Amino acid sequence: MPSNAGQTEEAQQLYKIRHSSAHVMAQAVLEIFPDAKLAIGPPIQDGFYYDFDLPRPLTPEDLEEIETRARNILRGDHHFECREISADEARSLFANQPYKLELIEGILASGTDEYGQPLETTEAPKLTTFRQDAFEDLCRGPHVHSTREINPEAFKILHTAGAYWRGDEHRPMLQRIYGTAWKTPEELQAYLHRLEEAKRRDHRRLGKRLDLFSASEAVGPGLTLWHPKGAMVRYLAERFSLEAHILNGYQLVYTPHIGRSGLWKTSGHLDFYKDSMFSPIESEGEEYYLKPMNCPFHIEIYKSNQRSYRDLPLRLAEFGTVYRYERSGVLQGLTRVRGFTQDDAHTFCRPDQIGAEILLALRFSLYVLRSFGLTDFTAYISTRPEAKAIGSVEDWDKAVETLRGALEAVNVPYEYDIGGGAFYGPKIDVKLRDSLGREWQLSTVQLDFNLPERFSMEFTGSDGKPQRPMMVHRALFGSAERFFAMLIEHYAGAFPMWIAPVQATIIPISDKQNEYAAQVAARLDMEKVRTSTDTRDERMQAKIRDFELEKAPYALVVGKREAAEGTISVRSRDKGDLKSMTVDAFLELTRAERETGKPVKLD
RNA sequence: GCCAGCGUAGCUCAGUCGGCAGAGCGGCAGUUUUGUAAACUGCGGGUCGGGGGUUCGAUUCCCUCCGCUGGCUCCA
Repeated sequence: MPSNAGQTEEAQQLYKIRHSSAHVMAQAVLEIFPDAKLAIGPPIQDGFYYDFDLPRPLTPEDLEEIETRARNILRGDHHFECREISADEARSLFANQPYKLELIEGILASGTDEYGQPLETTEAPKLTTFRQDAFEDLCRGPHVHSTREINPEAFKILHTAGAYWRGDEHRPMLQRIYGTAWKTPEELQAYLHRLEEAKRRDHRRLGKRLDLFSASEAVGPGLTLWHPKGAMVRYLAERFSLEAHILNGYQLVYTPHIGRSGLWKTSGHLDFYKDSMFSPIESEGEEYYLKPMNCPFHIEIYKSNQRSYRDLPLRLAEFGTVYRYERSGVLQGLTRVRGFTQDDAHTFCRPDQIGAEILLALRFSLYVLRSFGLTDFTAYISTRPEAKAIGSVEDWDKAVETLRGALEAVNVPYEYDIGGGAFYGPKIDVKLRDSLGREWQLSTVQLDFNLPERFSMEFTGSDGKPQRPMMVHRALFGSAERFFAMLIEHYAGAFPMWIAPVQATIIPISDKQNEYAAQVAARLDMEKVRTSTDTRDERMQAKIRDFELEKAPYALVVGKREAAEGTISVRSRDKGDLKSMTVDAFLELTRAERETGKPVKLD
């Protein structure tokens, strides 16, 4: 979202550079396509874009020409001149620009800015334009004083994309051109380098190269095949998490993948979520749906017995695989798929327990995530949506306050996402900033005012009267698939030892040491160290190179000397050659690394 | 779903302005018995994403479907 509220002067200047760059790019586009219809062109994180309605699709050659022309414009000393214009003048100035006309009417009528965002002030709307060289655009600013403030060598056109006018899929599809601009060429290079690095770490690329997972056209889009190495990482992560759950007051359950249509009718999914569900399966005149969520099943487990206030809280956990119909164009690697496994849990509790339960969910979540070496979290509290919401404003306010209190207690920085809650209740989302500074949505803790009602859930209170339990949904990894994608990219495929599929590659220098290598492997096997022995007829150098590319934490080289001395030559992925030592010394050296994923009970 | 681009060997990618389909790596076989990031030689390997059309002839041109990529919308 456009925001010129950059706190620092530095951020302000960058904002202006990008905003002005968008104008210059638009000027260049108009030079090539005089009939182009302009939409909007805001600065964004790391750059800017501008949306156009053009007579034909842009080609890569077009982009080169636009970039050349834009740089030429930047080289001139063109001043950005602001002027306020009357409604009539605006209408005539932009008579051939239907999108601008729509923006103008929007500004005049409802007090929105040129991006359709509500204006902060209650003043009478003003129409302003900014002009540089031969290009004048409806714009609130601010801009740089002159194009001289933008270094042409720190400016680059990136790529095109389709974008709906005003983000509305029922309105025209425009061509968006993305660009980026920085203060110095060095900063531009650093940014481009960051993009390269992200590409290098891309989980789809590493997933293939490290043989972790795949998708098959024959199986279907958005459906993941976990290969042995990927499955090992997942198994270790899940085993740790499950054991930690059990140690910390959760009870494990398993539930089916499909359920009768009546269940989804009761839950409300067929009313509110049907667009995201796969078509029903018909059998014996009965309709079944693949589950898009686990909650109704856990509720049915709750309801399978009478519950007393003494039984609560009841915390049911399941790594449940859910299926959601996603439009084909939105699928992406492991981060957006059609079948995924949630590390789901539902807590059913008394109203007086809700604060403690939220806190437990948060503390537990942070404990589990930190065990994976993840540290940089930000939480987002989503509040009552404007449109439709169940429950009174007072209930929501109280609940939001409970969430806030829990976040204060765990000392995680948080922000509010006003109106971002689901219709059934407020939530906390925990996002992680990874080693490249990118945000990943992981944990979510959600209150539910809706389902206990819909399923008529009850417990018997201390007064013997039926009462309604409160319900909390939460997931820590979010989805096993997305979490795995994040781990791959965060660690660039070099997993911490405790979840590395292969912890040590044993490298015999010649086949004369194969037998000794087998002895070393057997010894490590007893200690539950996951090894793989490279007995190929290759030189040691080749085996070391492949070991580095495979990113196992350790290589154990065994040659004539080691076989004679009963040692191994240890090479660390991170620290290089550690010289020879005994297997026992190696086990001692790596003990902490190997035992990171030992579940503990929180106090 | 929409816009744009892409789909050639297991992988990374050349190539064909319509005329017998290529490289490197990997694989296999042999030689080599190796000391911390790629030994040498040889050999296999392809409905050029699927289907249809135009053409004497299509991997190449056209249509259509599938999938992927970047976005938009939507989301764990």
